[in-house]
Amino acid sequence: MSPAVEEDLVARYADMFSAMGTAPRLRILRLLLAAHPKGMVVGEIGGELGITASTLSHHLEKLKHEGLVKVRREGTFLWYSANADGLRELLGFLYAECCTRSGAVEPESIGKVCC
Amino acid sequence: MSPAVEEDLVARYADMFSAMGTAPRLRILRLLLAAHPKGMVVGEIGGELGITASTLSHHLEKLKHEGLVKVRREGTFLWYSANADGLRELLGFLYAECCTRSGAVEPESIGKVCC
DNA sequence: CTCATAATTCGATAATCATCGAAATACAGA
DNA sequence: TCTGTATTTCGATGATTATCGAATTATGAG
Repeated sequence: MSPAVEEDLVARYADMFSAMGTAPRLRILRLLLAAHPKGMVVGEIGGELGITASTLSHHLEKLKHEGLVKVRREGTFLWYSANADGLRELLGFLYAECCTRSGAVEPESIGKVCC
Repeated sequence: MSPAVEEDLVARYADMFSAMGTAPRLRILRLLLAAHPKGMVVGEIGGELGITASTLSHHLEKLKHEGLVKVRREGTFLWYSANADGLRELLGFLYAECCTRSGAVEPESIGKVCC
Protein backbone atom coordinates (compact mmCIF):
# COMPACT_ATOMS: atom_id res chain seq x y z
CA MET A 1 0.00 0.00 0.00
CA SER A 2 1.36 3.43 -0.93
CA PRO A 3 2.09 5.76 1.96
CA ALA A 4 -0.42 8.35 0.79
CA VAL A 5 -3.22 5.82 0.66
CA GLU A 6 -2.29 4.48 4.06
CA GLU A 7 -2.38 8.01 5.48
CA ASP A 8 -5.83 8.47 4.00
CA LEU A 9 -6.98 5.21 5.53
CA VAL A 10 -5.70 6.20 8.95
CA ALA A 11 -7.55 9.51 8.65
CA ARG A 12 -10.70 7.65 7.71
CA TYR A 13 -10.44 5.25 10.63
CA ALA A 14 -9.81 8.22 12.90
CA ASP A 15 -13.10 9.71 11.69
CA MET A 16 -14.87 6.43 12.39
CA PHE A 17 -13.44 6.31 15.90
CA SER A 18 -14.43 9.91 16.35
CA ALA A 19 -17.99 9.03 15.40
CA MET A 20 -18.01 6.47 18.21
CA GLY A 21 -16.25 8.92 20.49
CA THR A 22 -19.20 10.38 22.34
CA ALA A 23 -21.44 8.55 24.80
CA PRO A 24 -24.70 9.38 22.98
CA ARG A 25 -23.43 8.04 19.67
CA LEU A 26 -21.82 4.97 21.17
CA ARG A 27 -25.14 4.21 22.89
CA ILE A 28 -26.97 4.62 19.63
CA LEU A 29 -24.58 2.21 17.97
CA ARG A 30 -24.95 -0.33 20.77
CA LEU A 31 -28.69 -0.08 20.53
CA LEU A 32 -28.62 -0.68 16.79
CA LEU A 33 -26.24 -3.60 17.23
CA ALA A 34 -28.57 -5.13 19.78
CA ALA A 35 -31.40 -4.71 17.28
CA HIS A 36 -29.34 -6.07 14.42
CA PRO A 37 -30.09 -6.74 11.63
CA LYS A 38 -33.58 -5.26 11.72
CA GLY A 39 -32.44 -1.99 13.24
CA MET A 40 -34.71 0.64 14.75
CA VAL A 41 -36.88 3.54 13.77
CA VAL A 42 -35.55 6.98 14.67
CA GLY A 43 -38.34 7.75 17.10
CA GLU A 44 -37.76 4.52 18.97
CA ILE A 45 -34.05 5.24 19.36
CA GLY A 46 -34.77 8.69 20.67
CA GLY A 47 -37.36 7.38 23.10
CA GLU A 48 -35.01 4.73 24.38
CA LEU A 49 -32.08 7.09 24.90
CA GLY A 50 -33.88 10.32 25.69
CA ILE A 51 -32.37 12.37 22.90
CA THR A 52 -34.29 15.18 21.21
CA ALA A 53 -35.21 14.64 17.59
CA SER A 54 -32.89 17.16 16.00
CA THR A 55 -29.87 16.18 18.07
CA LEU A 56 -30.50 12.53 17.32
CA SER A 57 -30.78 13.30 13.64
CA HIS A 58 -27.35 14.91 13.66
CA HIS A 59 -25.81 11.96 15.49
CA LEU A 60 -27.33 9.49 13.06
CA GLU A 61 -26.09 11.58 10.15
CA LYS A 62 -22.56 11.46 11.54
CA LEU A 63 -22.68 7.71 12.13
CA LYS A 64 -24.03 7.20 8.63
CA HIS A 65 -21.47 9.50 7.07
CA GLU A 66 -18.65 7.49 8.66
CA GLY A 67 -20.13 4.22 7.48
CA LEU A 68 -21.09 2.85 10.87
CA VAL A 69 -24.83 2.73 10.29
CA LYS A 70 -27.10 2.61 7.29
CA VAL A 71 -30.67 3.60 6.71
CA ARG A 72 -33.65 2.48 4.70
CA ARG A 73 -37.00 4.14 4.37
CA GLU A 74 -40.27 2.36 4.99
CA GLY A 75 -43.13 4.67 4.35
CA THR A 76 -42.76 7.63 6.65
CA PHE A 77 -40.38 5.75 8.92
CA LEU A 78 -36.61 5.60 8.64
CA TRP A 79 -35.03 2.38 9.83
CA TYR A 80 -31.45 2.76 10.96
CA SER A 81 -29.27 -0.29 11.41
CA ALA A 82 -25.64 -1.06 12.15
CA ASN A 83 -23.44 -1.26 9.06
CA ALA A 84 -21.67 -4.58 9.47
CA ASP A 85 -19.21 -3.87 6.67
CA GLY A 86 -17.96 -0.66 8.23
CA LEU A 87 -17.74 -2.16 11.69
CA ARG A 88 -15.90 -5.19 10.39
CA GLU A 89 -13.40 -2.99 8.63
CA LEU A 90 -12.78 -0.87 11.71
CA LEU A 91 -12.55 -3.87 14.00
CA GLY A 92 -10.18 -5.50 11.54
CA PHE A 93 -7.98 -2.42 11.53
CA LEU A 94 -7.79 -2.27 15.31
CA TYR A 95 -7.16 -5.99 15.50
CA ALA A 96 -4.39 -5.77 12.93
CA GLU A 97 -2.70 -2.89 14.71
CA CYS A 98 -2.90 -4.40 18.17
CA CYS A 99 -2.47 -8.10 17.47
CA THR A 100 -1.08 -8.82 14.03
CA ARG A 101 1.28 -5.94 13.39
CA SER A 102 2.54 -5.32 16.90
CA GLY A 103 1.68 -8.27 19.09
CA ALA A 104 0.80 -5.88 21.90
CA VAL A 105 -2.47 -7.72 22.47
CA GLU A 106 -2.85 -11.49 22.31
CA PRO A 107 -5.78 -12.57 20.09
CA GLU A 108 -6.99 -15.18 22.59
CA SER A 109 -7.55 -12.44 25.14
CA ILE A 110 -10.03 -10.54 22.97
CA GLY A 111 -12.82 -13.03 23.27
CA LYS A 112 -13.25 -16.64 22.55
CA VAL A 113 -13.01 -16.90 18.80
CA CYS A 114 -12.70 -20.51 17.93
CA CYS A 115 -11.10 -23.82 18.91
CA MET B 1 -23.70 -5.59 35.61
CA SER B 2 -25.84 -2.79 36.99
CA PRO B 3 -27.20 -0.35 34.43
CA ALA B 4 -25.40 2.62 36.00
CA VAL B 5 -22.04 0.90 35.84
CA GLU B 6 -22.66 -0.17 32.28
CA GLU B 7 -23.49 3.42 31.35
CA ASP B 8 -20.24 4.56 32.94
CA LEU B 9 -18.33 1.95 31.01
CA VAL B 10 -19.88 3.03 27.75
CA ALA B 11 -18.92 6.62 28.52
CA ARG B 12 -15.39 5.52 29.26
CA TYR B 13 -15.10 3.54 26.02
CA ALA B 14 -16.48 6.54 24.18
CA ASP B 15 -13.66 8.64 25.64
CA MET B 16 -11.12 6.07 24.52
CA PHE B 17 -12.54 6.04 21.01
CA SER B 18 -12.51 9.83 21.07
CA ALA B 19 -8.82 9.76 21.95
CA MET B 20 -8.22 7.71 18.82
CA GLY B 21 -10.59 9.93 16.87
CA THR B 22 -8.12 12.33 15.29
CA ALA B 23 -5.54 11.49 12.65
CA PRO B 24 -2.56 12.84 14.62
CA ARG B 25 -3.38 10.79 17.69
CA LEU B 26 -4.19 7.64 15.76
CA ARG B 27 -0.84 8.00 13.99
CA ILE B 28 0.91 8.40 17.32
CA LEU B 29 -0.76 5.26 18.58
CA ARG B 30 0.18 3.31 15.46
CA LEU B 31 3.75 4.46 15.79
CA LEU B 32 3.89 3.36 19.42
CA LEU B 33 2.32 0.01 18.55
CA ALA B 34 4.91 -0.52 15.85
CA ALA B 35 7.59 0.26 18.42
CA HIS B 36 6.00 -1.98 21.03
CA PRO B 37 6.95 -2.77 23.73
CA LYS B 38 9.94 -0.46 23.89
CA GLY B 39 7.99 2.58 22.82
CA MET B 40 9.48 5.86 21.71
CA VAL B 41 10.87 9.07 23.13
CA VAL B 42 8.70 12.16 22.68
CA GLY B 43 11.16 13.91 20.41
CA GLU B 44 11.38 10.94 18.11
CA ILE B 45 7.60 10.75 17.79
CA GLY B 46 7.43 14.43 16.98
CA GLY B 47 10.21 14.13 14.43
CA GLU B 48 8.57 11.19 12.74
CA LEU B 49 5.13 12.78 12.52
CA GLY B 50 6.04 16.44 12.20
CA ILE B 51 4.11 17.64 15.24
CA THR B 52 5.29 20.58 17.32
CA ALA B 53 6.38 19.80 20.86
CA SER B 54 3.53 21.42 22.74
CA THR B 55 0.83 20.00 20.50
CA LEU B 56 2.37 16.56 20.75
CA SER B 57 2.51 16.84 24.50
CA HIS B 58 -1.22 17.52 24.63
CA HIS B 59 -2.00 14.57 22.40
CA LEU B 60 0.13 12.26 24.50
CA GLU B 61 -1.54 13.53 27.64
CA LYS B 62 -4.94 12.72 26.18
CA LEU B 63 -3.90 9.24 25.09
CA LYS B 64 -2.40 8.62 28.51
CA HIS B 65 -5.45 9.95 30.33
CA GLU B 66 -7.68 7.54 28.42
CA GLY B 67 -5.40 4.61 29.16
CA LEU B 68 -4.18 4.01 25.64
CA VAL B 69 -0.52 4.76 26.25
CA LYS B 70 1.75 4.83 29.26
CA VAL B 71 4.96 6.60 30.03
CA ARG B 72 8.18 5.99 31.92
CA ARG B 73 11.01 8.40 32.54
CA GLU B 74 14.60 7.59 31.72
CA GLY B 75 16.81 10.45 32.71
CA THR B 76 15.67 13.49 30.84
CA PHE B 77 13.78 11.38 28.29
CA LEU B 78 10.19 10.26 28.48
CA TRP B 79 9.44 6.94 26.83
CA TYR B 80 5.86 6.56 25.71
CA SER B 81 4.51 3.14 24.81
CA ALA B 82 1.18 1.60 23.92
CA ASN B 83 -0.83 0.43 26.90
CA ALA B 84 -1.70 -3.15 26.01
CA ASP B 85 -4.22 -3.48 28.85
CA GLY B 86 -6.25 -0.50 27.72
CA LEU B 87 -6.16 -1.52 24.09
CA ARG B 88 -7.14 -5.07 24.89
CA GLU B 89 -10.09 -3.85 26.91
CA LEU B 90 -11.28 -1.55 24.15
CA LEU B 91 -10.78 -4.17 21.46
CA GLY B 92 -12.61 -6.67 23.62
CA PHE B 93 -15.53 -4.28 24.03
CA LEU B 94 -15.82 -3.67 20.30
CA TYR B 95 -15.48 -7.35 19.59
CA ALA B 96 -18.17 -8.21 22.11
CA GLU B 97 -20.56 -5.63 20.71
CA CYS B 98 -20.06 -6.55 17.08
CA CYS B 99 -19.52 -10.29 17.26
CA THR B 100 -20.63 -11.81 20.54
CA ARG B 101 -23.64 -9.74 21.51
CA SER B 102 -25.07 -9.00 18.11
CA GLY B 103 -23.54 -11.29 15.52
CA ALA B 104 -23.31 -8.39 13.10
CA VAL B 105 -19.70 -9.25 12.34
CA GLU B 106 -18.36 -12.77 11.97
CA PRO B 107 -15.23 -13.36 14.08
CA GLU B 108 -13.43 -15.21 11.27
CA SER B 109 -13.62 -12.10 9.13
CA ILE B 110 -11.68 -9.95 11.58
CA GLY B 111 -8.37 -11.60 10.95
CA LYS B 112 -6.98 -15.04 11.14
CA VAL B 113 -7.11 -15.89 14.81
CA CYS B 114 -6.43 -19.56 15.09
CA CYS B 115 -7.15 -22.95 13.52
C1' DC C 1 -55.92 17.92 -1.56
C1' DT C 2 -55.57 18.29 3.30
C1' DC C 3 -54.07 16.48 7.51
C1' DA C 4 -51.20 14.10 10.80
C1' DT C 5 -47.00 11.98 11.78
C1' DA C 6 -41.91 11.10 11.09
C1' DA C 7 -37.75 13.02 10.48
C1' DT C 8 -34.59 16.52 8.82
C1' DT C 9 -32.85 21.11 8.22
C1' DC C 10 -32.22 25.83 9.87
C1' DG C 11 -30.34 29.16 12.92
C1' DA C 12 -28.16 29.95 16.95
C1' DT C 13 -25.29 29.30 21.19
C1' DA C 14 -22.19 27.50 24.64
C1' DA C 15 -18.60 24.30 25.13
C1' DT C 16 -14.89 21.66 23.77
C1' DC C 17 -10.82 21.00 20.98
C1' DA C 18 -6.50 21.35 18.13
C1' DT C 19 -2.89 24.11 17.54
C1' DC C 20 0.92 27.32 18.26
C1' DG C 21 4.95 29.98 20.40
C1' DA C 22 6.83 31.43 24.62
C1' DA C 23 7.83 30.51 29.21
C1' DA C 24 8.58 27.24 32.79
C1' DT C 25 10.14 22.85 34.66
C1' DA C 26 12.94 18.49 35.01
C1' DC C 27 17.09 16.36 34.72
C1' DA C 28 22.12 15.17 33.84
C1' DG C 29 26.81 16.60 33.24
C1' DA C 30 30.61 19.63 33.70
C1' DT D 1 25.98 25.63 40.63
C1' DC D 2 25.58 26.72 35.86
C1' DT D 3 24.36 24.99 31.21
C1' DG D 4 22.04 22.50 27.71
C1' DT D 5 18.57 19.41 26.29
C1' DA D 6 13.92 17.22 26.82
C1' DT D 7 9.43 17.98 27.81
C1' DT D 8 5.52 20.22 29.77
C1' DT D 9 2.69 24.08 31.02
C1' DC D 10 0.80 28.65 30.03
C1' DG D 11 -1.92 31.74 27.44
C1' DA D 12 -4.32 32.52 23.52
C1' DT D 13 -6.93 31.81 19.16
C1' DG D 14 -9.61 29.85 15.47
C1' DA D 15 -12.27 25.78 14.44
C1' DT D 16 -15.21 22.22 15.36
C1' DT D 17 -18.89 20.13 18.04
C1' DA D 18 -23.03 19.06 20.77
C1' DT D 19 -27.21 20.70 21.66
C1' DC D 20 -31.78 22.90 21.31
C1' DG D 21 -36.40 24.71 19.52
C1' DA D 22 -38.63 26.24 15.46
C1' DA D 23 -39.46 25.74 10.78
C1' DT D 24 -39.45 22.70 6.90
C1' DT D 25 -39.74 18.55 4.11
C1' DA D 26 -41.39 13.79 3.20
C1' DT D 27 -44.79 10.43 3.17
C1' DG D 28 -49.19 8.01 3.47
C1' DA D 29 -54.12 8.02 4.94
C1' DG D 30 -58.53 9.66 4.32
